[in-house]
Amino acid sequence: MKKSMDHTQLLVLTLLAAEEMYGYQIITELEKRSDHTFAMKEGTLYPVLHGLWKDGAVECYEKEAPTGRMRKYYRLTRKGREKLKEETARWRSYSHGVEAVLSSVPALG
Amino acid sequence: MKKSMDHTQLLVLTLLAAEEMYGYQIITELEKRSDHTFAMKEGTLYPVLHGLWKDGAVECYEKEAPTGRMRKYYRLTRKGREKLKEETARWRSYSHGVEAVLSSVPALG
DNA sequence: AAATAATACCTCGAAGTTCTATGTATAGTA
DNA sequence: TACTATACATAGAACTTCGAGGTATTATTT
Repeated sequence: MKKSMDHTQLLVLTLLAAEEMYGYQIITELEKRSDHTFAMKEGTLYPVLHGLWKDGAVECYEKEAPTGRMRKYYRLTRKGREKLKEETARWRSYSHGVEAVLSSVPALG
Repeated sequence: MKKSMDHTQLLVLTLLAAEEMYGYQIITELEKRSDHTFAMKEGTLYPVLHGLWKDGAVECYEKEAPTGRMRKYYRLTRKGREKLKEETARWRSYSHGVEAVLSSVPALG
């Protein structure tokens, strides 16, 4: 049993695998793509993003939005892509484990 | 984003839905039925079990094992069965959310 | 017979996560 | 003008899980 699922990292890395994004966008995209299952808080995302940057999993640059506001875009590095593979495997394993336990109890249909 | 997955509760409740069990047995059964994905620690299980008991989700009684040792058996209550339904739904929702995000990125195959 | 492993219960403190609350600031809308 | 949305950030609280340790009995191995 891992100390935590830490699937926040998985979700963020997954989004960034498709295209570079800025923090606020990650939150809104995540809500959209998860069928409104996830409402990640800013207090959760930003520290995670900074942690991924420290680990070298993402790189960051600032760009001015068409609106005139500054945004910090994050882009996956090679290391980040490796981390994504690992995290995906970890999710598959965990999910499979839970499903195995659930299906081992016939009473639940 | 819920504060934690807390799927430990789901797993324990699921096992107890099939038959009453004692703590040590829950740990070994969990490892078996999850294809060795989960190795729940005693420091995790016992507090969770006591919490479920406090919440009225399980009841507990002592019985002597054929070996002569005492065991504390836990059994689901009606409240526990309701909690199990809720936790199962929460897992389905969470799992579905993650899969939706993963499958929204074609690059991952 | 003695040592070790397995069974069976338990608790405490550390580590890790996520949230709540709060802060700053700009742009758009009612 | 006030409110909402956008966009960044951090600090502290709450919660989960683990690691490490403790106690004790039974079974197995040396």
